[in-house]
Amino acid sequence: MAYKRQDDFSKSDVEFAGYARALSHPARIAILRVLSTRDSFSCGDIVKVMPMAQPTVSQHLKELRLVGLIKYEIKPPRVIYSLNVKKFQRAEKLWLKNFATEK
Amino acid sequence: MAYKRQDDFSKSDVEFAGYARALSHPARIAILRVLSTRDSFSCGDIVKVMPMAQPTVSQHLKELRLVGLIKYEIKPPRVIYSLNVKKFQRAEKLWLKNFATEK
DNA sequence: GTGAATTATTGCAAATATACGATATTTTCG
DNA sequence: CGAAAATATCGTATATTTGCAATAATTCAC
Repeated sequence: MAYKRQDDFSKSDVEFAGYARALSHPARIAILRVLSTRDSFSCGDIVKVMPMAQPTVSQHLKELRLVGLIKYEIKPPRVIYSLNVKKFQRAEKLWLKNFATEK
Repeated sequence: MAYKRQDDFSKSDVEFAGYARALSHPARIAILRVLSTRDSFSCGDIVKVMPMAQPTVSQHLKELRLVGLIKYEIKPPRVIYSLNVKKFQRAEKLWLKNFATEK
């Protein structure tokens, strides 16, 4: 009986929780910040600057992909990653809708 | 060998990931939104509107407390919870520092 | 084709997170 | 004091996350 009962919550809350989850690991924050500095990075470029093995980085990239926060383009033999700004705006919008601190 | 290697990342990334983690469950989003509607809620008030058992709600409140997103005040026999706006602003600040989409 | 380069996937072990019944704790009220 | 009310904690079952070696898959250069 230990399960995330997503059906008990609103779609919007589940969506926002998904973005938050993607951001809940410092490696993924670091990856996103790297991606924010330039338009395109290969997976290998990212591996080079991250303190983790290639499969681990690849896995983190996958999670960011799955929630849509990053896009990718296959340019054999590389895969080029970049931020998906639209999704960042979407996440921001949900944040503001719920918790704007309106300074 | 499966551990979060927080030492490999910057303090600020670990801090932000902590806030994101707290927001990564829809129940906690829902709780925070409830708290945002009024100045004070007892634990029981929150349990009443949440689709989960009292110990589960209490546990989620604890996690929100631990990252500082909510404050509490003991008013026997109740415990009164409220948002900690300062922490929300802090989380927002870290977000903007890293990923402002500056529309 | 063979081998090198790049990335994703698999499989597994360990750590964390989730849910909640049972119980402990604290305080109030009669 | 004894019972009720409110909340937190414990214990436990289950699920999810994390990290990485090993390996698969894809493509290029020769």
